[in-house]
Amino acid sequence: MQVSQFDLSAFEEEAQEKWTHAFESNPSRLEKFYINVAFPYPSGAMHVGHGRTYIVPDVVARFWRMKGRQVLFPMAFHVTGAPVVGISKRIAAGDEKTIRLYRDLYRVPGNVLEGFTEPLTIVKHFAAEYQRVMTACGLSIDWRRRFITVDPTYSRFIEWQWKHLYEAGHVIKGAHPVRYCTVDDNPVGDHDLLEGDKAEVIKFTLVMFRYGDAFIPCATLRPETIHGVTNLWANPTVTYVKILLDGKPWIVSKEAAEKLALQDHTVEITGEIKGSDLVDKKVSHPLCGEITILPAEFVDPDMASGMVMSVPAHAPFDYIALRDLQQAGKYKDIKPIPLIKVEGYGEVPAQFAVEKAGIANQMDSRMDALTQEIYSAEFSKGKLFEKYGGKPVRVARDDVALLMTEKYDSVVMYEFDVRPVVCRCGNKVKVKILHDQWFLKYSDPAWKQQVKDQLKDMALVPPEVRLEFDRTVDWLKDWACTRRVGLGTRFPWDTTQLIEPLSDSTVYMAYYTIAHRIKEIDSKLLTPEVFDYIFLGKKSDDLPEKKKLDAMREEFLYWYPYDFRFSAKDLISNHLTFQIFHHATVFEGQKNLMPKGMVVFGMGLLNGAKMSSSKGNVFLLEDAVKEFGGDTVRMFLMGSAEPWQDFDWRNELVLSTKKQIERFYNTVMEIKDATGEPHDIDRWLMSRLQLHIAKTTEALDNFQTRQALQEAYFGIETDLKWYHRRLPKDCDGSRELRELCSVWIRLLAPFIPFTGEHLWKGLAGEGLVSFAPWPKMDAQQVNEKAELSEELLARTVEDVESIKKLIQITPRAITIALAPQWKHEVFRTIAQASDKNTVIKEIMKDENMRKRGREATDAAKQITTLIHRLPPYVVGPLVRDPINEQAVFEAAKGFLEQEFGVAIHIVPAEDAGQVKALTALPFKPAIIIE
RNA sequence: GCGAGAAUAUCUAAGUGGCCAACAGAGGCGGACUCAAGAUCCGUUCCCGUAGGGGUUCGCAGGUUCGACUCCUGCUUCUCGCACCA
Repeated sequence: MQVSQFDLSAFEEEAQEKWTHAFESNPSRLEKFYINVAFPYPSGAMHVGHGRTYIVPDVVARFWRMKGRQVLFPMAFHVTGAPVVGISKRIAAGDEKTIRLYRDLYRVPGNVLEGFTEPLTIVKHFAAEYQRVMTACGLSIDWRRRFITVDPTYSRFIEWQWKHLYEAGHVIKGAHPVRYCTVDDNPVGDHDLLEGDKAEVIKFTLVMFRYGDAFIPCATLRPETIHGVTNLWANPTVTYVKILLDGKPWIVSKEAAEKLALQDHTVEITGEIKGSDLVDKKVSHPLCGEITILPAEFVDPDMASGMVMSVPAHAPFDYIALRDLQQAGKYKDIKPIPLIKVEGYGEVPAQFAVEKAGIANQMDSRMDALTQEIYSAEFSKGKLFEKYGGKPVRVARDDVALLMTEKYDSVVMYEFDVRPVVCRCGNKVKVKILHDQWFLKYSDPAWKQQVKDQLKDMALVPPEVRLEFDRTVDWLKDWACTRRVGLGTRFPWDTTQLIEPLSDSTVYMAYYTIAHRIKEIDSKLLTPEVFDYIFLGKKSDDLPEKKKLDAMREEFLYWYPYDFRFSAKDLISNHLTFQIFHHATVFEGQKNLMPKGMVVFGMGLLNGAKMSSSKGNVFLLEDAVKEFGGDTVRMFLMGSAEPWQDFDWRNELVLSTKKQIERFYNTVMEIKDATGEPHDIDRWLMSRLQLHIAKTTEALDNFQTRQALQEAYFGIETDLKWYHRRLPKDCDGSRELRELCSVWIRLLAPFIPFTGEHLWKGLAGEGLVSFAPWPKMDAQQVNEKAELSEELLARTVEDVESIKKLIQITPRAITIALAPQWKHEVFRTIAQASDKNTVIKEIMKDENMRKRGREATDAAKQITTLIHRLPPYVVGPLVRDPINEQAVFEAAKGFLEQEFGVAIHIVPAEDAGQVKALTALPFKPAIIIE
């Protein structure tokens, strides 16, 4: 194998071998820097989107390591929760779609796939895959600390954490309505839904109408409209059931009976009654008196109780249904009873709206929108009539609901706002009230305040996310924190339940600090007292393995708190905020152990479309590394956008990134052994290099990987091109270039560490670039004058070229005419003037200036414009310490003649003998092409 | 609907009051090298222009200012989140 050849995969192999244990990090005399990422849930193969999530922190880790910090970058795997349980079931059941995903897209070998009927096998398989691919990407992780969240030791740690949450009063027990599948006998999450994932659980009030000695309940979101009820609707084609609900006789639809049984009621079916038999019967309610049941086939037995109360004055559906009956000559004596006054909707809002829209019948597609419109208008602007209390609707609604619940037998019923809601198993999902449901009381204002205080002290990147965090804290309600299915740690106060997966991954960053050491202790010995000692320093008697515990305590104190946590932005509204809540409790009163900062990422796109495993729109990270190389993948992901912006993966763009790395490699190989004597231009090059060092460092300090690459790669490359152009023909670079290579390799090493290691070996011989010192800007080498001179020269060359292009003649000679001294003085005066309007007058007061008359005023005006156009980094130095333009051009004469292939004359403007020469200005000589 | 962001030339994208016709990269076009291709290098890439200039631009419509890509108001479109799920 030829070492001089650019062969990324060879570099990778070579570096991998040296890195095997290199990034295992232990406490040392150095100052620490601890970063971590939200750990992955390994239920499938990694795609390039995952790649960036872990490569950004790796670049940061490598940067700080080179800056001389003791860096900790650990990784673990989150395997608790329900998804893999579902996946394993589906695979066991032979579900084609799932099997295809795992067999074809993730390319799981057949014999391995067979084992996927066991959930733990899936996550263990992919955790191993993750580690393999992460390593292939060059992630500088301390793998000794790896764990998975069902390790017994980890479970002991979770139990300890929860003990503190519980003792602080943050863990409470309650009842909770959930989506529930009666076939699976389990709550149903979003991803388990076939249909209706947007459906919300709505709390309805059942208005209880008396029918003989039984109740007929009608569900409503608008209990205040009870005063306007003119009738009930029953579906004559439906068979209703008579039930005993908590011992009381009710009449509801069959579906409703099943639903109510799931919502804290005992339900016993005692008989049936046809809908048609209910029609024309009388019912009554204390707030609306006696009314009649009317027939309506639009009544859906699967919606709430299956019976509907009719308020034709305010509900368009009711209004039309009644109108239709009346047009058929029936129930002519029923009149809509308005009860809400709302601006702009006439006396009877439903009638007004229906007639205005010209709606002919119930089937009109605009009915839903119309209903919504009236509902919103009445809620926001409506007021009840004086005889009903005169309150705004938004107040009256709650008042009436409360009154009904307290005095008129109303109960609550939960139902979805959108239907159908269908489980993956095909069954209709219902709402069930779960008891023995435990919550984390994120609603607690005192706890929220602790989090807000902490957020104020945290560094958030990018700063715009701060507002989103603040809003999230305000908005968080109690979080159901126990589950009945899935993998996880048993809930200590009810061991039939598990701790919910988001709730068990909130302080594990502390666990990383001791993860490799705690493996040596039998998990049975890990009582809460042990963790109290390790993390909180609380001493107690009979602690086991005291020596080991002391070492852990020491290591924890060395690393903690973490400096930065990295995660994608979709976790702001849960995980990233939860972890602050939990830290606030577990480490209460220990400000010095609270998280210091967070960096939030954007999302990934593939060829402009969202990456999605289920849609097959993914590019596996491993394939990317194989096809393009680890360094290429890294550099592309870091360079195409800043971490918090969304990025788009396109293979054709990645390919050109690979060429760039190769170009870098070849350039370094060409110039690293140059031995020539330094020229003036070398001073310029080394001066520019200092600027790139400073800017790259600043960018990486701020996590701007793209900006850093711009400086470290393209900035230096562009300078080198100019350098080579400026070099005399017979010269191919000075020995200064070796230093430049050394700096350049190190600046790029965090991004392309494989190529970096290879080149570093060739240059420095010993040691790893991963631990080489980060380049420091050397102020001694900054040469303002050299930079200014080159700027002048480059601008002049540019001007000559643009003139040449326009006039399209073959020049015979080029004259560069330099501005006279007095113009330089004018330049200085104007540049320093505070008032640009009066400065020209000031200048013209001068005796010598006045002598020049018109020429001086014109020059002053042109110079004013010029100063506006020049960047401050030119004007400033020019004022402080002007350059000798004559000398600059004389020194570059050879270069200019070589560039343009003609004789170059450099003369003072006065001596040029040409009108054009008089337009010469400071930093902008007149150019005369002949 | 609610909350948080975003909109710049063919694409990615820098740019928070005058350094801006707008950094950089990619792509396109032209040229050099080459038998040729690739790589590399040079030029060009809003419109006009035989002298370094002028014109029209930064989602749309207004406003503030001597001056706006940059600040304010309204609108449109897109992304993320809206939970018991990782």
